[in-house]
Amino acid sequence: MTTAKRDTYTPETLLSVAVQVFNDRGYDGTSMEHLSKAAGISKSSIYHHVAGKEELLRRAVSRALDGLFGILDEEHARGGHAAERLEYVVRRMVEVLIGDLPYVTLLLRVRGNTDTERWALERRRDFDHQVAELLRAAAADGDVRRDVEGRLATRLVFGMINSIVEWYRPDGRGMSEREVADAVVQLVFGGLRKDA
Amino acid sequence: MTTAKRDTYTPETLLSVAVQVFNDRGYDGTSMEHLSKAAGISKSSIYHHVAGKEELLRRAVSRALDGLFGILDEEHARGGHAAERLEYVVRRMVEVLIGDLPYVTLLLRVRGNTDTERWALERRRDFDHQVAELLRAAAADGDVRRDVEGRLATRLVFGMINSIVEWYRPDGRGMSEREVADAVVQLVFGGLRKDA
DNA sequence: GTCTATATTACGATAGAC
DNA sequence: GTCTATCGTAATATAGAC
Repeated sequence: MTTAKRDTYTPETLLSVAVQVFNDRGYDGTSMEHLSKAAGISKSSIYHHVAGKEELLRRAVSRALDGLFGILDEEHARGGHAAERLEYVVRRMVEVLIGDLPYVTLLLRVRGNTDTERWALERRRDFDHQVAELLRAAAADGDVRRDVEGRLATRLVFGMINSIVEWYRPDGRGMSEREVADAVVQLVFGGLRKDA
Repeated sequence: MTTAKRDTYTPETLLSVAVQVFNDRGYDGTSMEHLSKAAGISKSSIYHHVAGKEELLRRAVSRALDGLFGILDEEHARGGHAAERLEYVVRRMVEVLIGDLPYVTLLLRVRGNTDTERWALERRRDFDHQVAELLRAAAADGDVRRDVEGRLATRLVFGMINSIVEWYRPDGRGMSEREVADAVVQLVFGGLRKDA
């Protein structure tokens, strides 16, 4: 056994506090003073755990990116028909979004004012392109409509999925991850219109 | 006739510069120094035209909100079957988003750190609720699927529409407003799946 | 209307005691 | 690991000349 859980901060526990504040106020709208108040320790104590504000951002977006890229390595995302792989990836994106909600939220709001932010934006683009490639393959198979151009469709679908971070809150009796994922898959593939 | 167009700033022309910078760097990430560099005048000259940074924000989001609420007053949004009114509103939202792109972009990124931001968030919620009501009516008419809960569907559809500000750029030979609106209507109502 | 100069406050980060 | 005190910089905004 390790020693009993301590009352003090680690970079990891401090991160979870910081990410909440970043998401509430925006990264640029958050000062070290805000963070210290939220964490209940002084500003200088924060610097004992992390090098500064930007390191907290880097750790947070790294975690989000690892979650997303992890999807593409999963078995169901790598084998089978493109359309099925696409549906699997869409569903898993919703699950990762919700599972790592605060981290992915922060990632999706990054602007590009610092090196860390520009790096995050670049990796996000990589991920987007890989999913766009899946959609292109599904269209080539004739499994998805071709009257909407591929890049455009990808962007709109990503927009729908990513927007979940703007309202989903894991409030006890709220919606489950599964319910949201089902709804997204229904709407993305079937649309609002009633089935014949 | 009025006097010839002058070379100097008005609150309106200054606003168009400021909004661009706000969207590029984020509102909180933009200093008066950034604005003065972008406008080509000194910081203090900016204060001759507007009371401060927050006034620029207020003017910008007001314009965006006026555009959106204007939709709900249009004839086609007020008469006819709910499903048709809903489709009309969805299409017009895309058009207003693109027509007032920088202003709506800024509105959609507001966090709530100042009174102005909290006021903007409140009005946005009002608008969202009115569109959600339309969707509810269309569902009651049996014109849209009922296996996806109304609030959830509204949020996802808004997410898709609003995400347009993250990538649409009116670059000369890019997509037209009409093409984007068509694609959104196709996906929102019909989904990705190929029609039978 | 625009400028330079400056007041004042807030910020990120460090020094050094305990 | 946490604190108080503080440094140096950058922020919003104002004063007053031209």
